[in-house]
Amino acid sequence: MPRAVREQQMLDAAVRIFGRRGYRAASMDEIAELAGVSKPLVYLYLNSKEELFGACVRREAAALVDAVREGVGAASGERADRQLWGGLRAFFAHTAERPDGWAVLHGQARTQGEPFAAEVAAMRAEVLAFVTSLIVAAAREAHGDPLLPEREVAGLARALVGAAESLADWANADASVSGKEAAATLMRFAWAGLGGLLEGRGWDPA
Amino acid sequence: MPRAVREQQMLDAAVRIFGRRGYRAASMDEIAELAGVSKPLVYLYLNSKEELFGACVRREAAALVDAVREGVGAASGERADRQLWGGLRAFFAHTAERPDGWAVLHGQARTQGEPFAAEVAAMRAEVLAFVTSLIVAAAREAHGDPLLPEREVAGLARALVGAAESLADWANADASVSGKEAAATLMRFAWAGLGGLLEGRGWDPA
Amino acid sequence: MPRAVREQQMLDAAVRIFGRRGYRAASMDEIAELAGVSKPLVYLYLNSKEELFGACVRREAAALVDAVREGVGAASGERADRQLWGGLRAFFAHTAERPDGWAVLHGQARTQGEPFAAEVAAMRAEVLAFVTSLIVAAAREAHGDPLLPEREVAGLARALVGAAESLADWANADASVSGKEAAATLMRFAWAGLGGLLEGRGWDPA
Amino acid sequence: MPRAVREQQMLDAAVRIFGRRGYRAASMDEIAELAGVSKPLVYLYLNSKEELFGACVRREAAALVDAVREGVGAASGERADRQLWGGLRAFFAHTAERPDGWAVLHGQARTQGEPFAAEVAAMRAEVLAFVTSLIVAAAREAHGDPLLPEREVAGLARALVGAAESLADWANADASVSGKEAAATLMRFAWAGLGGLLEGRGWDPA
DNA sequence: GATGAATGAGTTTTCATTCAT
DNA sequence: GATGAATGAAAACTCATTCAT
Repeated sequence: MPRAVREQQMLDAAVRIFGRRGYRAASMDEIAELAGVSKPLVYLYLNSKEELFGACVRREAAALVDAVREGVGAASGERADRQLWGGLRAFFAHTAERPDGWAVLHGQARTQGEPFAAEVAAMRAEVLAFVTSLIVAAAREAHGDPLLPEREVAGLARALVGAAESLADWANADASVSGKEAAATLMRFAWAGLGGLLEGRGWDPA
Repeated sequence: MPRAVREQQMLDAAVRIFGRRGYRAASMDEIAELAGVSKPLVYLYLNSKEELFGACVRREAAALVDAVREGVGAASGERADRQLWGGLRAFFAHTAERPDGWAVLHGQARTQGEPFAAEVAAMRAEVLAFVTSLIVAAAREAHGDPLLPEREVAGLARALVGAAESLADWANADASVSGKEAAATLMRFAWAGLGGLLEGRGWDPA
Repeated sequence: MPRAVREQQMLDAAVRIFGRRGYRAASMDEIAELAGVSKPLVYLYLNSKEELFGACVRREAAALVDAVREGVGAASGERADRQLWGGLRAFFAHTAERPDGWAVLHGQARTQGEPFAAEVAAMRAEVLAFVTSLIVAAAREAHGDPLLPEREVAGLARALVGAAESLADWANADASVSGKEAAATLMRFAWAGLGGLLEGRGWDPA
Repeated sequence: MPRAVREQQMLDAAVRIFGRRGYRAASMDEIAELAGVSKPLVYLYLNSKEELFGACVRREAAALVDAVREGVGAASGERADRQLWGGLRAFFAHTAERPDGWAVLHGQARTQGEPFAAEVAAMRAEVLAFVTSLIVAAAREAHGDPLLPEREVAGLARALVGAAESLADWANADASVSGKEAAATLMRFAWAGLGGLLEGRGWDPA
């Protein structure tokens, strides 16, 4: 069996085990067994547990970013809200379809020290860039001019992405919640909030 | 030295090590050393690594819920937005003050299998209950009548809490972001969003 | 059983295994078993295979140097030839009594890379210093004045020590050769050679 | 490329790796890579690591013995001292020219258990035979009659060879010491010693 | 003649956990 | 109440060796 194929099988197995057991609790023995190969072959192809995990993280991060990019892109040319909606739907669909991959990214990589946390941060930065540009675009479409300071937009994007991540966990854990419903709830809320802020209906602690 | 005090010292040490290394990577040796006691004593008082971790999770969860409850309670009698604001501020202040405890709850316990995930879910449920009741109260104050279906309120609360958690990580990781600023951004956004939804300015995919 | 005693047992076992199998071929399992303890205890006390080997080398080197020093010292006050003879006899007696220790020093440590080779080199330097000073003393006693250039003395000392090491291997391998006989042969030869050189009866390639 | 050539390349690579890393630490992977062939080919030609090492030892031992034989032979017909000098020079020149081969013979094979130690012993026996016969010849030339008992001659030869081996290591390790200088120092010393013994100027413990 | 693909067996090392005192 | 001494079990990783092509 050619190397490239075997490698993907190993990554599949590794994502599943890492996602379910966690990085430290996952054993190379179990991964090799699930992949249907011997341990030395895993080491021959992927060098070490750390590199194997890194390869998983990179693959899953790229897949997720691609999915979101495609979701947004499918509505390119339409208004910002449709593009955001496309991205959200794609995000929830992807995390629902690959729960182990999502667990690796969101549940494991973030907490396993620098090389991996950085990789996840880079992925999140890509998504944040999408969201940020869509917020700015929405503001332009609504008022022709961004009224929100850049720093606040960054915070909003972060909040939106955080909410989405949390809802993805929710939808993955609770079978009665569909990705579509989660996306709709979040979109309605977010769009209302954005609109309100742009029209000056924010809240003031005083 | 009385047992209760020793136990708290052990928990302090354990939270610090668990929070920084992760559950699996943390070693009982290191925890005992940091606590300044011998390993057998840790076992005498806390029985096993699993129980020790459970005790950490329970203590930190209770402390966080207490902090939020107090933050909300300090504005009891005032309007729902002030109470939500009080809870948010307390949440961000607490996570900033006890980053290791927050790492144990948010970064570790959630991904370490049933007994702990359940404990964290219970804690989050308490916080969600607060938030849900405040959203309902806000709706009453605004229209005398909750216009939002229960299911949507649950989703909104979840989104709000998820956003808060994500912003807490952000504020912990990026020193230039204060808890207060994160809280204010989120509050402005959330309140505008809630108000918009209540007034029927939501977004519709069609 | 107190730690210090256990440690010596472990070193005894390790010297035996390292000496017979070689550094790489020796297994920590076998060492622990011969020492009558579990492997983790070996690691608890001696940290790693490398450190364990280092401890063996240091112990055996010190023992050998001490033996030679004592052999030389027992004839202190007497003439240089008696002192050299004392050192040689002690050297052969020691290597015959502790063949595994000698194998560790001469057969293994020298070829196992820097930290160990350096340790053996230091030991040999001590012995070389003895021999060198005895050669110089002999020259003084014979002629009141060292006629041999320093560089040649260094080479002679080296040759003498090398011959002794080789004869020690020989005596260890061939039971019919006693340490005393080896020492006597070498001493007769060396003393005749030294005397000849000092009296100008050396050999010239031309 | 013909088999014989390929085989020599493999042996070249193996001698280099074995000499530098040691028998156990050397890996067949590294040897195959350095030889520029695939591992199965190494096995096809040389069967196993053990046989490969054996082939290295035999080749290097033969080369060394040949070199010494040639060195001695170049002075055949001359007096014994010239022949010994020729052998010594050749020995030091050869070990300096092929340090890895010398390391395999002197540093590794001797300590790797029976098959190899025996091979090295056989090589040394050949060299010892040269030296022994030269000592006897020298005695004849000087007195017409060997005054030294056979057993002592064996010891002397051994000491001489041991000294030479040790000086070869020295010259290999310390660049400021040339093979020629080492050979001269040893030759002067040895010849003076031999002459002294033959003339009854030995040393007596009493 | 030559190799890419693959593995069984063994290595060093770590860790949660328990006694005897 | 507290600890020094000790270990069973398992982890990551390596290596000599073999097939199918």
